Amino acid sequence: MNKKIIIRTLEKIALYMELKGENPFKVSAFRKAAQALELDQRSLDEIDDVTKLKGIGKGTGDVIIDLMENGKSSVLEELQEEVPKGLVPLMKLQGMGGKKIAKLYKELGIDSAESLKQACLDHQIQKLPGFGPKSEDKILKELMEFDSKPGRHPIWKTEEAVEFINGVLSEIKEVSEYSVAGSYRRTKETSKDLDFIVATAQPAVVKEQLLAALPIQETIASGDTKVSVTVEFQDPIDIDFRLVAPEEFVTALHHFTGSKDHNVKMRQLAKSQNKKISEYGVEQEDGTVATFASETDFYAHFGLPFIPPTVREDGRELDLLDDIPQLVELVDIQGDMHMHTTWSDGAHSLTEMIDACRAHNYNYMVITDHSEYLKVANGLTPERLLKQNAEIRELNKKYDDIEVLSGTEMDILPDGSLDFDDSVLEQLDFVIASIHSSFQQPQEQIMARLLTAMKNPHVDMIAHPTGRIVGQRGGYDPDMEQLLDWAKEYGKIVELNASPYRLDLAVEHLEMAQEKGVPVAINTDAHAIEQLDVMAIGVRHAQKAWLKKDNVVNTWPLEKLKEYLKK
DNA sequence: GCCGTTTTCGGCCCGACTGTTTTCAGTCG
Repeated sequence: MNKKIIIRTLEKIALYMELKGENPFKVSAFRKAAQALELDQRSLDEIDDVTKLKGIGKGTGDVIIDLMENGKSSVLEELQEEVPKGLVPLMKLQGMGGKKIAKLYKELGIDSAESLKQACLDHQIQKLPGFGPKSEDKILKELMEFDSKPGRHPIWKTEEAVEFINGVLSEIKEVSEYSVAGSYRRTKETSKDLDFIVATAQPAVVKEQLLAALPIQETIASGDTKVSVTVEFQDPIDIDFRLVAPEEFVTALHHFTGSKDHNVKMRQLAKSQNKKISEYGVEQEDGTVATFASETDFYAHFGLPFIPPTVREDGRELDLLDDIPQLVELVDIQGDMHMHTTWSDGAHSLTEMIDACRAHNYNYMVITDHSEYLKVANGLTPERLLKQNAEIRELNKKYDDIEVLSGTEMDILPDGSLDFDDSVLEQLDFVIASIHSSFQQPQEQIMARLLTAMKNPHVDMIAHPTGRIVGQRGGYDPDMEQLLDWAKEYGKIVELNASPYRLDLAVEHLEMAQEKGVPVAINTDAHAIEQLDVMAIGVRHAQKAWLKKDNVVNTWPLEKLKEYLKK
C-alpha cells in the first residue's frame, strides 16, 4: 500500500466528517494523523507501529491498518454512503463550511451544487434558521461564478500585483511600515490570495486612500482592521489588508506570514512558556503584552533563532533549527551559470551581461546561448559557437574581478541525439543539456533522451529538468527518481532554474536531489540583465527544500567548481 | 480522535468579520 494513498484517505475521511458537521477536533485529528505520516521520512514498511507516531492513535491507526490489509477503508466507505458526493465541491464556496452544508442537506435535502442553486431560486434557504436573505444571495452569486474563478495564482502573475500595491502603500503618508505577508512572502510558487500588513496610527484614513487607489472589483469584508477585496489585475485576485498599530507590526507580520501550521507550533511553544501569541503581541504570564522591533527579536523572545519565512511551512522548521544556518542564502551565490545574449535570443550583448554580473559582485559567470536546433531562438551553429567562444576568451582577459566562462545550452533533440559533436563540446568550459521540444513524447522516450545527455562526458548540467511552467504546463514528466539516480551515477549537476515562470526543479524534487547527494546549481536563465535579479527568488525557492549551501555548486569558489567540472 | 510529571477527562491556537441574531455560531486565515 502506497503511503500517499493512506495520507489522501485520512484527509478524505476528515473532509467527509466535516461535511457531516462532526466535532471539529475530531476532524482535525484525522488531518493531524495524515500530516504525521507525511512528515515522517520513512516508508510504510520501515514504520513497524504507526500508533507510536505522535498524532496517530487507536482510531486513525485502525484506519491505516484497514487500508494496508484490505486496500480500502470501511470508515471512509460508510461515510461516503452517508454523505452525498455532490456536497464535496460545495466546501469551496466562500463562507460555506461543513456545519452549514450539513444543515442544508439535513433540512432541505440539498446534495449537489445543482439542488443548492434551485433551493436559492425557490428562496428556500432564507427560511432556514441561521440563514437569511443575504446568505441566499451570496450563495447564489458564488455558485454562478463557481467555474470562472481562478484557483491559485502563480508567482509570476502575483509579482506584478505585489509591486503595484507596494507602490500604492509607499505613497500613503499615514502608513509607517508595510509588507506583503502570507504565502507570497514564504515564496510559495502559487498563492490563493495576497496579504499585506500595514502599520498606521490612522487606520480609517489609510483604509479610505487604499480603497480609492485600487481597481476594486468587489469588497468581501471591510472592518476596522481587516479589509478584503477582489482586485482586477491580469486576473482578479483576492487581497487582504490588515491595518495595525505601529507597535503591533512585527507580531502581525509574523502571524499573517504563517503558515498556519507554523503558527500553531509557535503558539503551542508559547503556551508551554505560559505566554500567549496573537497578532497584537505576546501576552506574558502577568497579563502584560510584549511587542517587538523585528522578527528576530520575536523569535529570540522564545529562545529561537530567526526562522526565515521560506521554511515556515509544515512545523518541521522548529525541529530543524540546527539546519537553518546551513541554508543557502543569496549572499552565498558566487556566480550565475545559465544566461543568454544577443548571440541567440537574449536582449543584451556579451559585455552588457558581463557588466551586469559584475554589478552583482559575482566571481564568475557562464555564457550559455542556445544551440543550432532552436531556430526560433536564433541558436548558434558550431561555427558561431566557436567564434563566440574565442570572443569570450578574449573578453575575459579584460576583467580581473570576474571570470567569464564559455558555455552552451545545448538541445537534446527529439530523436535523442545531442545538438553538438564532442569535438565542439570539448572546447567549452561548461555544457548545459536541455529539452525544448517534443514534450508530449512518452516517458520512456523522454528518459532515453535524458540518458544520452547523462552519458556524454562533456555535459555538466541538465537545465530546467521537467520543462514545467508554474501554473500553466506540467512539462515533459520525467521519472525524477531515475533522473536523479543517473545524475548521481554520471556526476551531473541538476538545475534549479530561478525564473518565476519555471522554478524547475520543484521543491519536492530538490529535496530528493539533496537526499541522493546530487549537486544543484541555482541559475537565472536570464535573457536580459534585469532577469539576473530572479536569483533571489531561486535562492528562496531552494530554502523551501532546505537546500544547504554546500550542495549548491554556484556557492563554491571558482577553483572548487573547476575541479569538480574536470571530473 | 488524540493526548497527558499539573490532567485518563477536558482541553485541543487565536481573533476578526459576517449575518444572523438581541448574544452568538460559523467561517476564515
